[in-house]
Amino acid sequence: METKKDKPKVLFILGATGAGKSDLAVNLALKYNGEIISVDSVQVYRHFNIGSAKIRPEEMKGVIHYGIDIKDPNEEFSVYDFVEYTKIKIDEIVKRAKLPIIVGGTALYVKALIEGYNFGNTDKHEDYRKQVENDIKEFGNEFVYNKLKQINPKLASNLDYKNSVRLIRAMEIAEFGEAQTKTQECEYDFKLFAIIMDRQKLYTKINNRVDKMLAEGLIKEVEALYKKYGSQLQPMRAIGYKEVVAYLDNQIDKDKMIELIKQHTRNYAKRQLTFLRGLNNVVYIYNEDKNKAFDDMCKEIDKWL
RNA sequence: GGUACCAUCGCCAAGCGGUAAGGCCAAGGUCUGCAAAACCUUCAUUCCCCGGUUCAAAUCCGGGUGGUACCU
Repeated sequence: METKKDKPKVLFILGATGAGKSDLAVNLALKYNGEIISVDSVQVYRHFNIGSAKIRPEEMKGVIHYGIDIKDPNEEFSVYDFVEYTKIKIDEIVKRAKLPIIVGGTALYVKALIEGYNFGNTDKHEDYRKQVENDIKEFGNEFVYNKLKQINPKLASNLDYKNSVRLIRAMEIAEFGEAQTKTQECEYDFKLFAIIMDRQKLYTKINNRVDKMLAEGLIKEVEALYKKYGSQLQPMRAIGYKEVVAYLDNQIDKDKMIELIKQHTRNYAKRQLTFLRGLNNVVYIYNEDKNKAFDDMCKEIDKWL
């Protein structure tokens, strides 16, 4: 039986967008000889820079960052891909006797990793998925959902049938019986920090950051991507991108666009906080003062290492 | 100063005598292959104020206050 001591140590830093994770992570990496893996469903994409608040090379201070710019805009990326990718990277970093530090805002990805999600068969049944997708288009979500209820009532009971993507996946699972819903034991000895701050303060930071993004040329960035790839890309649905697309399509004016980006980012931050509350073993770090937050984390890490 | 119209949740707004629609915002939540996504729940014991009519008033009447438009 593997004991906690044998497991690789992995540090996680989560938190709402704009709470100041990246900067703290880089400083921790410098102090503890670490390498960073980003957990961010948008920053994996090349050319989605300003709107995703991607860390700039000079801000990395020489610390190696993985999980950024690993996909082209027209490629798909999912929790599954993240878990596969990150497991490999963690192994590599540990083999080099360095500390893996996983930093970002996509908490589901982290949850999947630490709770040992088993996604079942890795093969995607593309043809079957297409077929279900067509059924949804033709007959509606409810029709397909009723079908699912007949095949696998248990799967259906927990499903939000209005969400087409989940419905397709559920049908795939039902049809091929590949899902494993059991949670495996975590393969890492991890420490998980959540960087938090006063809600009003966080909202103010978010609003200011959006203004900064605009000043840095967010609209130009989106326009270029739009021209090259169109608006149907997976990352084009991210906050800061879909609103600019709506603006470029003349559906909303510029002021409305800015207001919506801010509002959606605030809503997102709130959802992140909600998700964090559902995770176990979270050590909350109150980031009122950057240096104090850093010291608090160091104390915790020293105990843990 | 005169005349007309208006005053309902943080915002928009329905209601036209029978016991406060809806949308937005906000808050809370769900989550095993799009998660910066998608979805769910909650959110006015009260309608500017005072008085009156009525079994019953946000709805009718009188007065006040505030706003808007036009006239002088």
